[in-house]
Amino acid sequence: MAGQVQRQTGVALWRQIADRIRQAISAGAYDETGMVPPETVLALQFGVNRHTVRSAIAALAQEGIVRAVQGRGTLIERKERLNFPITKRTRFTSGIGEQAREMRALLLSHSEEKADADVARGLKIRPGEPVVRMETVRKADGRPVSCATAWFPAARFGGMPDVYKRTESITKAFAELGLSDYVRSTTEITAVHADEADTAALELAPGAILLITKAVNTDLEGVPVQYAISRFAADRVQFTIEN
Amino acid sequence: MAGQVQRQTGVALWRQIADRIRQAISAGAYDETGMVPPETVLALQFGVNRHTVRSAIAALAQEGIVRAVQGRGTLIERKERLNFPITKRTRFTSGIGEQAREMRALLLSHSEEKADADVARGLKIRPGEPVVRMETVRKADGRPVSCATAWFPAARFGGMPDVYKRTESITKAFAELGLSDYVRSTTEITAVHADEADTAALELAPGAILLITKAVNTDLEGVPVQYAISRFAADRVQFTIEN
DNA sequence: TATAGTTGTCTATATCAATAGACATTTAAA
DNA sequence: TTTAAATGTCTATTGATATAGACAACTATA
Repeated sequence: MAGQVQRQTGVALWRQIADRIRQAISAGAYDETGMVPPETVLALQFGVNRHTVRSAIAALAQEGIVRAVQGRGTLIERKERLNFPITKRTRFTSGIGEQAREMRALLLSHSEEKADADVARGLKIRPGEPVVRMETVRKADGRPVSCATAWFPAARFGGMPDVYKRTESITKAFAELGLSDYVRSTTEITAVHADEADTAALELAPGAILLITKAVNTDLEGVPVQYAISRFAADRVQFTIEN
Repeated sequence: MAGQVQRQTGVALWRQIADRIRQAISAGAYDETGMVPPETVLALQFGVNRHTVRSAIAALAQEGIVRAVQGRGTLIERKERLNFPITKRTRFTSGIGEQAREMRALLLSHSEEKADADVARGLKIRPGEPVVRMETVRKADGRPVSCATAWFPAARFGGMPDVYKRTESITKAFAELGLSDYVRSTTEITAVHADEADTAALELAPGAILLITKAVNTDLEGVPVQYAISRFAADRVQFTIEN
């Protein structure tokens, strides 16, 4: 864990240190002992006061990642990072596969609206044409992984919200609505700081990072069937692109 | 630009606001006027004091993104975000294409070392086998875009650093060393906060976000020829995966 | 049962971050 | 040439962040 922390950046030292420790845990740096190094050691390592390290550890404990035990040390409670393969056949649920015991997809809200310029471009329709919009959250083992906004052409998939709420799967919902197969056409990936709404929806540590994907799925004729903007908790996932 | 700003998160309000304004500029939110809204308007929008907005704008001015002019307003100076297609034929230089006038690739340092477990797995060699390691920075129009650590099997590409320094291109260097073509095998993408070294190398605003790719390139027989970890300034790039 | 090593708590102090208000300075337009 | 609208500068105050040191409390082990 090389590299010191930075001062006067607008990001508090305890948060930088919390981020670094979370990263190190997820990378398996402390697997031998199953414990985070002692506070005094970390303080020396990062070049800060022990109290600052304690603030960082308190934040990680709040997230449920570590548990400090007086007299013993700070135990690692959880260290998962889910992997999402992004391919022509990208599917959320089966993509996670055996990485979690239970996957759930919740429909937060839905509405019918007119496509704005962005959505129209994605779905290759004219701006103003009717689309169905769904806000969803997906969880792995009860832990929120991503929230997404998805748009479908209303003419073809008007029933999507009802079916999705029941099946909790885009793939199954498409199947019931007469689309037996679909493929991922494009995926754009960016990263930003989470805003308040996403922090709440994803149960994130405030100030966390989001990985954002904008994706288009098409039927086998290449006609767009879904445009989606998904926001992933960056410290819980990684993407893999296999070519 | 919905969503309020969060307090007591370890991320200063002025930094959150700076990030949000930078994002909005890059998304073209202020293209009509070419200016950021007045400080008083932003303060109301974000629910903070005008002085806090001023700190955010000062940070953006420091980055060269905006320029405040007394009596007129705050002018947008720059709003680019480079797009990197990630495909079987991902190449850095040609991928940027016409998005920048000038691309440069600088070799910071290089060394010959023994492959650790991570590198060995990527290159499908045994840990301990000799590899050439290169640290590079890539710039578009003089602006740093990414820094990367790349490893090559020493037996086959021992001369890589010299050739790369001269050609400033992995593709050209491979060609000179007898490899006329190669393909991208896998790409992993994650996001973290930048550490001090990367902040310096990429001339980043402190506390900025990095997009990290771990990629393996192979020759046409599928034998790995390069394993690379690249760190991109998240507010200057986006990735596109076309399937 | 000591003892070393660890986390927990307390007090105190200095600096950064944010708010609040007042007023100066500059620009562009009426 | 006013005037409105915008940024620039100053003072003052409050709360969050970080450092410093001392000591208490707990755990595992020699």
